[in-house]
Amino acid sequence: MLSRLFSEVLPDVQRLAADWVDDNENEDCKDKDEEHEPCHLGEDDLDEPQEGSSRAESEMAGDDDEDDDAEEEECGDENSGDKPKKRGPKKRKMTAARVERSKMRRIKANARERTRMHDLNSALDNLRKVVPCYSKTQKLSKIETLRLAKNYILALGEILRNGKRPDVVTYVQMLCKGLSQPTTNLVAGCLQLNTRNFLTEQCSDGARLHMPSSPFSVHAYSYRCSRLSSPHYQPGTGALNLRGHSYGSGYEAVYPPGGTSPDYSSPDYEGQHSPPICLSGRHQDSTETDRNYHYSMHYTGLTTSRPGHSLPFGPSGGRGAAAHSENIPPFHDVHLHHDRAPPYEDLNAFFHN
DNA sequence: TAGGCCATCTGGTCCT
DNA sequence: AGGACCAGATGGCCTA
Repeated sequence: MLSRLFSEVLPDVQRLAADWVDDNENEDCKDKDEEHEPCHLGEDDLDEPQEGSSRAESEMAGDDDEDDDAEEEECGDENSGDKPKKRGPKKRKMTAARVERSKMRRIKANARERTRMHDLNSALDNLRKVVPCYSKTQKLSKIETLRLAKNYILALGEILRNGKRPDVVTYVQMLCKGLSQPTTNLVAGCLQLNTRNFLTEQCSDGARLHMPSSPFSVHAYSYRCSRLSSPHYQPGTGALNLRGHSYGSGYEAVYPPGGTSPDYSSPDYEGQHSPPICLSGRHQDSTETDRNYHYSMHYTGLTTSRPGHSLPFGPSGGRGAAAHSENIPPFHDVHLHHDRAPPYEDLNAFFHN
């Protein structure tokens, strides 16, 4: 399996990862530059806004030959007055025809820009579908999609480089680095499901489920990136309170076995914390009922669509799955991508074999 | 009401 | 010249 994986995806992933690493290496510099150069407008631009606009007008009306002669005459005798000679493109008089043409050009440019942005958004949608945790109903924001995609590529590259699967803790850490709190929880929740599927498979063989001893200890994926900086963390409860809402078995219990809070003094938690980005409502639904429904539905897709993968536990003890299983197409909502064609399947198989 | 996210418009710049 | 790309401005929508 590993050799097949290597032969199929190694070239692409290495190339992508290399590009991303390059970008990553330049990221700090770019950020610093942006900090010191927040605006592209120079002082000249601010002082003489007409300079640029007249230039634009000139450009936009460049095909207007009929007015050119008049323009030349209009600006021809520049030394006659006391006023200092003006530099730069000569301002042209905007005739009605020119204004009309300018409007038409602007309309066309707007249409092109719209199309361009739509293409960009559709590419982002495609990207959303190939990063971990795709949801039709709870779309990741653009920036989160890009961050997650970057982390995903880096993680895959790391897997290929090492030739072995990382533990879930490491994997989640890689994926969630720099992500906002809701995205982090979404990804972590998906991975938790994946891990549970793995555990369930073992249980189906008659083995007794004993998560703490599992190589993918569900409780133990204590990623450092955001949870620790989260104001929603409730020390001592062993639960992560998202937006003031303590999620059920589906998205809680991300702390070590026993429900104890993590050791903040541990060097493990000195890594990067995700920025204190406010929680976006678009990642969760507006009401608690809706939230429960959606998270149940996520489990539903995962639990009911794969015979033999039914989970003995889940949100609301599987009640949601029972409630929605008939109506929810498999994997149509949030899911990991192990249901797709290889190489995703193979990559995901790292966590199942 | 503030803040986040988004779509759209707009003008500037660069490239072909 | 025209198109692509970019970034700023603006307003709408949604949520806490």
